[in-house]
Amino acid sequence: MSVMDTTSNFLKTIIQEDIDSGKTAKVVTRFPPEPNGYLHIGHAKSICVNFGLANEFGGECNLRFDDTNPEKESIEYVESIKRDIEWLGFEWAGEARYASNYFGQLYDWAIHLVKEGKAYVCELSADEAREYRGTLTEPGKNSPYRDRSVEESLTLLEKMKAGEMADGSASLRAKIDMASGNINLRDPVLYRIRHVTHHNTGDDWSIYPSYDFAHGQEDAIEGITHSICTLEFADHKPLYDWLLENLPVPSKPVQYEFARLNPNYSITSKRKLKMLVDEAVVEGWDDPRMPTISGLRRRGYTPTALRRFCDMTGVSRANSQVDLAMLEFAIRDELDKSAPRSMCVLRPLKVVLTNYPEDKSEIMRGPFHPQNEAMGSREMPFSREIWIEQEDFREEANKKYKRLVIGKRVRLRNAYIIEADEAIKDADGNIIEVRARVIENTVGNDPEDGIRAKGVIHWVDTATAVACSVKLYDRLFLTENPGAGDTDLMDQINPESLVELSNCYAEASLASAEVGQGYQFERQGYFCRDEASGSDLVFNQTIGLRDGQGKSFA
RNA sequence: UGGGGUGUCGCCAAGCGGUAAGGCAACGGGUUUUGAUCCCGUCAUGCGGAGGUUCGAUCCCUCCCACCCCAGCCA
Repeated sequence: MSVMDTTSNFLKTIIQEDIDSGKTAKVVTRFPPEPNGYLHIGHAKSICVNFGLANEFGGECNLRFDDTNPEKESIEYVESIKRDIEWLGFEWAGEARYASNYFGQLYDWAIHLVKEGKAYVCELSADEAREYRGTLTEPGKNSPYRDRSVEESLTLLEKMKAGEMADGSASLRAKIDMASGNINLRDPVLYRIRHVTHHNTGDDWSIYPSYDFAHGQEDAIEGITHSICTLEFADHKPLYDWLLENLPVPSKPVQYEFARLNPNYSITSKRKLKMLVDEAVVEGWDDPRMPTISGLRRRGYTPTALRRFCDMTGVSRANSQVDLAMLEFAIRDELDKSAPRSMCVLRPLKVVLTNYPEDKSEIMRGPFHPQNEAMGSREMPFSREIWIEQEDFREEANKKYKRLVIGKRVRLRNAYIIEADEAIKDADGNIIEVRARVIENTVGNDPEDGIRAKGVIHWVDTATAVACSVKLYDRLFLTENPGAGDTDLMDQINPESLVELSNCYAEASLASAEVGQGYQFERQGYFCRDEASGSDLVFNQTIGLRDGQGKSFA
């Protein structure tokens, strides 16, 4: 099945119109992350939108690091971002770009604005500037430095650049309109002084451009035709346009905004995600419970499923909260088709088949996929003692329970039908073993006596099973919109988001399970080998199988 | 009380004046050696509300309501 989105959206409509009218010869978009954290599912959406649009319309998409704030940025993040984009399956045009590569050009343009009388060096402190800015309902007032001479601003700007002025002692501001209803137009800061080492330019600069002064100009330098960002930047568009109109830029990109992706029961704030990492609530940025791309990867999500999910959720300008069930559908749907089947007992209960000779063993054969013969089959040794799931046995039960019950029959997946005779208990009354009998000639056949099995359960031969650990995951947060209002995120952590089972038994073929491959443990779900566990056999649960309503029995 | 946005099924989302796509979820039923998959079926006389224009309005106009974003020398 194709992962292409067949539904229309407003961005596609705009681009198609621009192509039809001849306004756009070749679509050029860009994905502009700030390297101050790991990418999360919301970024995956933006990546799919930007690269997807470029691909669909035969254009290209640049990767550009918006590294204008050295205090929060690092090379570690740059590398993780590149890795995640490549893993998602997208290829950026040429080399990765950096806002910091344009610092020289940006500075020249700053001088241009000053010379044109459209920018000035302001020496108001941050606090004073806030007072002068006014409020949402009241206009601001002009800075006392607003009308200083071009020469004076030029001299000060050079001093700022030369590192001769202290952090916060001055800033370069655009001269627009302190009374504008749009606060972004009240003489926005273009450059601020920061004596900080930059991950890319080292100590070359002691002033750094603001987002507003950098972004549109970078787009123009790169010939971006459609600059796509999220809704909160809509207020910045008039400033984006003002700068492009007042600077001798090589092209005129246009900004479009769309609503960011917000899955429920999740957070997509780099700040909050970093807090979970710093507070050790999770193992790290790639903890399988994290909505980060690296976490989802370790959890067993695939690039295809993530892209499918992004396409399914559409692109619009309406704030929304997407049901995580859609993400779960995307990965289940893919894994159902691609994952080889296998059996693994999570909470083992021994079953002794009393009528099966102790020295006998057979090789059972099971398909890797019930609907796809081309995937082949695997062998499963079978002998007198096997492990089954504790929850698959009851001494007695109602008709809804389609598993092993004393006096009743159940089918062992890909093997015999067995009938339970007796439960062996320890001194505390816990069932520690079940005695059962194999029904003759039932491998691949129904019983000759016509008494059919109630259901099918999975099993593993005790002699050849491989011990392993399995990590079961549930949503990290208990609430649908974690941290909403003024609630504390930390109070909403799901204490059962991770359940680690260390006494599991997998069928022998799973001993060589490979990282990156999704497996179905029949009747349980999809699992993948944990990439962070080295040679130990540890499986992460990607997602459980869908529960039919019949699964609820009392 | 300023500026910018958005409101179509429980959750997403098409629709651009001609009589409400699709997906997820849910609910029935069938197949099944995974209570999985798969298959069939059900699920908005209604498009935030009220007026208006029109032969005809989710689409145009007016007013109202609700929600989101903006007062970092963050992005």
